[in-house]
Amino acid sequence: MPRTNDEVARLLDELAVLTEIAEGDPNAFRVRAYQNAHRAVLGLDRDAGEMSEADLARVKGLGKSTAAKIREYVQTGTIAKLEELRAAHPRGQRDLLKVPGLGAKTVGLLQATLGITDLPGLQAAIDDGRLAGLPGMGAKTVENLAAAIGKLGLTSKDRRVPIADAMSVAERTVAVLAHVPGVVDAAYAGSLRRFRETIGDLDLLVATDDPEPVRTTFLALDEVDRVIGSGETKTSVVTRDGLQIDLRVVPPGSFGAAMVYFTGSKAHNIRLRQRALDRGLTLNEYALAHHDDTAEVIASVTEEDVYAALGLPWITPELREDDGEIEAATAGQLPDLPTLADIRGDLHVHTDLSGDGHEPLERMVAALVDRGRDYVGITDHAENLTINGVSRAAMEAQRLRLRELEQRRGDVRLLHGAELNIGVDGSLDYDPAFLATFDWLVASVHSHFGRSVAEQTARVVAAIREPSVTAIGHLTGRMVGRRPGIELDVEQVLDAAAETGTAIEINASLHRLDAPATVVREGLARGACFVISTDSHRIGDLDRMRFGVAQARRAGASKDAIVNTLDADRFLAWIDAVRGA
DNA sequence: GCCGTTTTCGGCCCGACTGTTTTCAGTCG
Repeated sequence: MPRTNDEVARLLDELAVLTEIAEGDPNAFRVRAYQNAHRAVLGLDRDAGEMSEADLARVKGLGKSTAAKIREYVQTGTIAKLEELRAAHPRGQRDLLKVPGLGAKTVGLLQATLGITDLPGLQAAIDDGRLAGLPGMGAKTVENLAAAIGKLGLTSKDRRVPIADAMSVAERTVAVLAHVPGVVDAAYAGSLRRFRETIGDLDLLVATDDPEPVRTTFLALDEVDRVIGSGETKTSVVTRDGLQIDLRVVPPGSFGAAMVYFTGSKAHNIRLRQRALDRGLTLNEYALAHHDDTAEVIASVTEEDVYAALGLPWITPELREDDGEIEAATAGQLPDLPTLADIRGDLHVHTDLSGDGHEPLERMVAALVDRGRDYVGITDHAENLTINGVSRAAMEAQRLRLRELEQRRGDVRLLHGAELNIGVDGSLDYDPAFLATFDWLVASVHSHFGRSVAEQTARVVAAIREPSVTAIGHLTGRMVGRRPGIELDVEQVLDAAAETGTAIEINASLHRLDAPATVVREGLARGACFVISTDSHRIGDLDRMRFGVAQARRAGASKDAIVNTLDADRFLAWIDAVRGA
């Protein structure tokens, strides 16, 4: 992603926020135009700084006015309109907008009536009673605002939690709600279902004709810290961990329309609703219906029904970002995405031979076969990872056990592999001759995360170019929401991988999801191939393969770019081709 | 501010909940 695009996108976002304050309306057309322009720039595959005004204006979502602003920024380093808005609306007003319950209208009212333009000013007005004197400001509203300010940073509008944290809460809560009497269906939706890396709030959906027991059960959950609001069909709470959960209850006949609606994204939904209007229909969370007095329902029960009635194939949630998926669906060009059932092998698995593994080889293999794997790569840490790695002699002994086990079982191909450690200088464990005796080798970065782009790129490319290495594990080393990855020249790394045929891992751990979807997408464009792996250290980890599949789907990877969708014979032939190359 | 295989002007997605209103505005998703 060109640096200019990030900067321009940030400025367009600021323009949207400041315009929202200036116009006093988050739905003002100009605000939405800037938001669309923001997304359009983030979606560019070229450097906006190198594009002419005319080229920019031709991009969908950018027009004459925004194109001129982008050129103005590139040439002068500033945008007059933005400076004007910054002068009229101090920094503190943007903080006010982040307070839950405070919107653009009220922020404008505060400035116009009391001259308040920041959080300390608002707090003072609450404390001395001036706020309560404003029209529309009853005791309850003031009380809610005071509480919201106290919790700011814990539950503010821009706080996001890593997907791993949200997923566990979501799956637990959905399981509880699914067992409430009368519940026909229960699921999570929103950005979690779209498989975004971080989640703003959790959207849960329940189908039932009897909403009250669902609400009662939900509000009684142990995690619930406080209730934001609760009506007949919609209840919002905040958990002790500060995660907001929105629960919606709909009649079973509306579940499909509701899932479309609450899965989003907002931009995807707007496109669908525009598409509905073009067809004389209207789409809401209850149904796709005729846009007339009859309001006759066209589709509502399943998502497939709704998409079909809009002339589209069902679009997988991971792609619903209005990032070209609707155009691709219209043209019948959606990628042939992998599903969990397509996964034939797991090629990154540890046993108790690794210091951090927990299961003996035999039990791990049995669990893998239970999960339908036809081939498996056993990849314990090699010797250079000093804490957990194992010696050459131990590797050779494991290989004998592996061959014997494969013979004895006869129902799975066992590849003897290792997870090599990519040293700070790009060096690998053992020696090239010994490396060549392995069936499969994953090479990964485990240390020295703070080096320069040039150093990191060189060490990873060196590993890619080692002929015996078949895959690069968790490419960036990032931990979602906790640790940034190493800085890489991604294009250079992906080009090297495409050239040598070395697969890039899609690590299925929700904490990693590495390579990131944006990198996978870039790799697909550059002809690289990928392997979805669980990096399991215990049997339970094997079940996260589905998350790796979701990550691949989010990147828009078709099955033929994922090498472990190949059957065993083709997969082994693929390894030979890569190592011969 | 953007957009147009009916449009270059006149549109622009839809509904729930709260708190304050006697019929609705603001916020949120």
